[in-house]
Amino acid sequence: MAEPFPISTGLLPDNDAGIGVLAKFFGGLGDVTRLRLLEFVLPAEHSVSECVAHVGLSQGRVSTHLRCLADCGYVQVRRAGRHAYYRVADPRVAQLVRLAQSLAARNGGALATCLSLDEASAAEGHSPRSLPG
Amino acid sequence: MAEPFPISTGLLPDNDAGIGVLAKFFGGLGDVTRLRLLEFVLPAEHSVSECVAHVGLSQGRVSTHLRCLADCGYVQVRRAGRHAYYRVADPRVAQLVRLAQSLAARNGGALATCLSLDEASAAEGHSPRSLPG
DNA sequence: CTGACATATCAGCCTAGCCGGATACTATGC
DNA sequence: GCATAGTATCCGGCTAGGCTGATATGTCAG
Repeated sequence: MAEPFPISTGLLPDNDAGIGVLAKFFGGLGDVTRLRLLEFVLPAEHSVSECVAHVGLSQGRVSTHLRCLADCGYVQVRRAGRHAYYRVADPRVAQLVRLAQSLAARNGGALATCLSLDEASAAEGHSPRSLPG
Repeated sequence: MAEPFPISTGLLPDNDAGIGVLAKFFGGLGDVTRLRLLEFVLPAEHSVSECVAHVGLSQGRVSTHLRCLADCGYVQVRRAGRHAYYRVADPRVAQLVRLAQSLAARNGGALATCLSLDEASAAEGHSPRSLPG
């Protein structure tokens, strides 16, 4: 098909690597623990131990999650002595999350189960989509 | 926990289920194929077969991805005869993606490897992670 | 120097989710 | 009725990434 204009809407980067990076970026928020950590370090910086106490997971796991958030650019780390203090790096992070919530609020129901489709239709039976025979 | 005010910054839903939904929502965009499909059905609706041709994966897989995007609320489906036409449901979806890109652009480098930490630190040795421009 | 503390990384396990390919369902056309 | 096209779902295989617990690195106190 000869397109008169490039198909791209400019929504995504024009190279595969860039799209992969963007996917990783969204994936960074695709985990309940990381969302909780992000919220925790939004209003004020917190040490790793404080984060561990907040989310209730093992220290090693929390450290890895925080590093992931930092690598994604969601949070910054400030090191002082034995401590590492994490905080949200950019106010637009909160904006991003809020925008997502306003979108997610639109349906919500189906989303809760999204990829667990089997149980979804069986358990809840949300009518409009799937009708089991 | 006797907090004078709730710890919450209002960033996240106040219930676990809501946070899980939000995580799923972000996870919906945490996949290269789904990002490509989303861009594809942004300017105009497209049938499943067209989407298959566009991303080059198996028909079954593409159908599942589209359903995931629909369950997340990113796209709508219009059924006509044997065809199913998908399109982006809400202009804010594009806004969300663009906002994410402007954030991801800040670092990008570390993000590319994010959770593949072993190779990352070995290959690059990226010490100056956070340098706001 | 030694022990305690804070954080980061490693090793092993296990589930979620991606994949192609096969199959089932539905609408159209003959 | 039957055949075919378009879509949705199921099945088995595989990898990414979550988890705990153990260990390594680095910092401060005595």
